[in-house]
Amino acid sequence: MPTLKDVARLADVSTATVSHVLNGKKKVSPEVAERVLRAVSETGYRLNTAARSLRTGRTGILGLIVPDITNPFFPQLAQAVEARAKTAGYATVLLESGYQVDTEAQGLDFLARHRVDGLIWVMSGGPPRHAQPDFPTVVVDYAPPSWNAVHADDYGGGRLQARFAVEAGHRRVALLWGPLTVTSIQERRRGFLEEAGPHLEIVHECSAPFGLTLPRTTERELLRAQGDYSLIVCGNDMLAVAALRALKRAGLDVPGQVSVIGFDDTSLAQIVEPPLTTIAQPVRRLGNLAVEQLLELISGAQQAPRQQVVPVTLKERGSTRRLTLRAAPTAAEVA
Amino acid sequence: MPTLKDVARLADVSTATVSHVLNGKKKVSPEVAERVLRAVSETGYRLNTAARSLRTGRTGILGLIVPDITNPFFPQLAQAVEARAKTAGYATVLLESGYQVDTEAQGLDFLARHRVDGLIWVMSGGPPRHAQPDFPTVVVDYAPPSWNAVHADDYGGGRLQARFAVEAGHRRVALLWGPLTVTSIQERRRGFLEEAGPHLEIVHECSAPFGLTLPRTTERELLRAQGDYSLIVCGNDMLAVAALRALKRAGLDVPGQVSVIGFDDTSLAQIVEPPLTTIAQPVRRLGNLAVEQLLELISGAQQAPRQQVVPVTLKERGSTRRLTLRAAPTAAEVA
DNA sequence: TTGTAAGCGTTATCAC
DNA sequence: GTGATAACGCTTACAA
Repeated sequence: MPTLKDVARLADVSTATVSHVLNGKKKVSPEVAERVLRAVSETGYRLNTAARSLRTGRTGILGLIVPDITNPFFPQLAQAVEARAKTAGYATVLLESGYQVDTEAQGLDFLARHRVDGLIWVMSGGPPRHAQPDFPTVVVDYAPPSWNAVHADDYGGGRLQARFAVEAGHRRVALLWGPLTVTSIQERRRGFLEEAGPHLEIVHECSAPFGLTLPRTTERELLRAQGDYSLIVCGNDMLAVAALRALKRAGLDVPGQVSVIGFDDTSLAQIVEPPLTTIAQPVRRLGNLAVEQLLELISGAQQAPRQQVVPVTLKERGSTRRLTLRAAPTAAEVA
Repeated sequence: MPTLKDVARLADVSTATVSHVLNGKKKVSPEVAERVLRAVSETGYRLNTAARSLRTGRTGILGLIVPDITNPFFPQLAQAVEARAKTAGYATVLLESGYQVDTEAQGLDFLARHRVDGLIWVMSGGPPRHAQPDFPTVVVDYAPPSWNAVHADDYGGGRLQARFAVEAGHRRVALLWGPLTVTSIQERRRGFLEEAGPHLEIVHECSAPFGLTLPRTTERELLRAQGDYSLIVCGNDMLAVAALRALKRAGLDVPGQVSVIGFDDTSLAQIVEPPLTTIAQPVRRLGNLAVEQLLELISGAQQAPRQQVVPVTLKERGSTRRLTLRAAPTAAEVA
């Protein structure tokens, strides 16, 4: 594979000149530039980024760690991050942690060894066991104290779920969370319980790994309690879909006999039948903000850790029934 | 950030020795090794992969280019590839082309500049405009002549769709493909048409970009032809879901009034209502084979280009109605 | 405007 | 078994 030296030789200039032409940092006579560019294409020269970053100490790469790429929320987040990063000249490298802390640690190591310029990290559980990475890092979906973070208002979203339940006339509910080690789930739960207060009676509560199918026992217990609740509140859309499938398999009508509410407003919400009532996270916005904050961190423009929270909204669709005639609550009312 | 030199100084050995300890390539006295390891953890040393690969010419990285990470098929493929690559000590870098040739070209450039050791490439359209990359490459989902490739039997899958349609008693069908620039779609179509022969009458045929919602005009035309066909054959599951939604919105019963058949057997197939009859691709198998072939290519064990085709199977679910009493066809029958 | 040369952090060759 | 040292391909003072 040809190197700068090969190009330089062919163009009859020094390697420095070739570098100048290619990086446009210094003035070069058009004539020489022309010669260099021809030599570049004749040799099929390609920059060796290893050599460059060894020299410059920068890579032009941002890492992105997400827990699960089969949850449609994360591909969407990844697309937003990637697009925004690209406009700033950064490439993005996507890693999946599988909600496993050791995989996550391996990923961090990988990124550190490769000297990425920054990291956007959707933690799979918190608080972090690791010290802060030694490169600029923005945590998404959770705000560990003294870390830079961008996340949706999970707490507020949980409250929205509860508020909706109350307003729609539900009294007895079942809760189906994801793993409680996941901080956003904790927050959603906390918000829900706080807003629910005495207005809602929790007749069943359980956690399940994120997935489109419930574990056997979770399903069994959820269905056994059926009849006792009129609504299942779910930790995210995947679990809401899983609940929907379980109910359907048991021959129950949604929302006729049981209502279901999710969280995230992923593409799943609109393709299941009935479409999911859910809490919408502004994914694109989260991705953009995360990248922008990371860029500031990288440029050194930002000093103290900053935590940004973006609001969520309720999307009422067909998976929930209103048992009363009251109007739907708005985000503003709950906030 | 500490370097080998820092570690060497602290352990009072040479950098060569530190390298030997860390890479375990040469014998080192346990005593010295111990000292080195302590120094490593005291300094918080982390390998600089740029320096290593500058020296060794290898990166330990495989590139994976997929067209669209919001199509659940590709996250699954990515997981399979990543898992298999990891067992061989390779990390995987995932890139998305968005079905755009220029984005794809940028991705190839990126991977070339980073000197990845190999590439698994799900082409977004074919035949390739580019010459073969100058690193080992396995194409997935399509087999350009003289390239290494692994793909599902799209042609056979198309035939399976047609055979099923015939056996189930459908006579008049509508076809909804993805972009015909996508080679796997071409193959599915070719297989379908060939097997359909005179047995099926195609009353409507259209293409749409992959997505969970049909473009307005596509939807309108598809619905206008409704009544004229009893089955919509789709290029993949996403489009089948889009068709399902369009039919539902028009108040039509699936499969009562119209049947729908997809392709891929992604997670989508099992969560929509009714669940999709579809052609299952063995994703995991594709991923494994692709990595294994790539590894052989990298090790130089493989000579002539090899193209592997893996069989697909029909999954009959609720989205299709049988208008006759004949038995379902099996893969074997069609093959 | 162009060239020279040092140096980034490793690994590998070759002495010792 | 351990240590000097050159070299990988690039960028960047600095010199010309």
